[in-house]
Amino acid sequence: MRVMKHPAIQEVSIEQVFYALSDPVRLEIVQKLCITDEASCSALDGGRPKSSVSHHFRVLREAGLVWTRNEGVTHMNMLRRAELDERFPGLLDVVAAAIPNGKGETRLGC
Amino acid sequence: MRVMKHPAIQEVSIEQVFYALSDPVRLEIVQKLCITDEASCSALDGGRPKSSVSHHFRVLREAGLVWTRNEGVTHMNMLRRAELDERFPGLLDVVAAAIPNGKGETRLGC
DNA sequence: TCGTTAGTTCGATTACAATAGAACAATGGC
DNA sequence: GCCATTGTTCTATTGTAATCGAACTAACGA
Repeated sequence: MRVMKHPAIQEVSIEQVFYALSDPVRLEIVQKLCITDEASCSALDGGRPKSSVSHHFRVLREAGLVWTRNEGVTHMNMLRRAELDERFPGLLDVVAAAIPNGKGETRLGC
Repeated sequence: MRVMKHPAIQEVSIEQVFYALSDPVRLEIVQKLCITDEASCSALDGGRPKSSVSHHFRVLREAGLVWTRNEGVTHMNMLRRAELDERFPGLLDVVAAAIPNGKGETRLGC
């Protein structure tokens, strides 16, 4: 639990990112992080089992989308926004614009 | 072979689109279509078996990414660019910007 | 009408991914 | 030190998707 693997943003492929975002659970997590900026795993689990949620966070981390840091016993997650905006400009805007039923149309929301 | 199913663009979900783009073969096809505007299936098969390529085109069609029309015995494929730009603004720009080793950085390339 | 071409559909195989329970690990509080 | 909390890792199951050969279909030309 000590060290968390986070790939360098240049090592991340766009296929990987698309794949990570193609799962409804993970897309929901990312979209929530677009709004909340930072959140614990349990705050984003949507009532799902811990092991499933942990799996999805791993995929998101390995795709370079999410950064996780230890804060005591909880893990705080945030989007790697600046890096992603530089590596894949506009991508997070697309994700944010697709947030259902919220103010998704505001490009600056993410 | 007569009628081709193409979903209305509003019925397409962003998850579906991300999923379609997460496969290397399909991403390559879409990126080629970003440049060539229109092409037959065989021109984009990359030497793969016909059945595999046909499968991938079906996924792309059902995700709303590609429009296929019959032209004699061949099928011509093109991106549904205008519709996609309206439904998911910026998405095709991200895809085009990720074109390897070409002039991918030009936002207007797609 | 017969063959050719281009692509689809079918069927089987194989590989990978989602799910979730159980055991484990790390931190913090008592 | 002991226990609760939070999340990870392990393992198994299940479902879904990629691949490809083979049969099929539609359009075209000789």
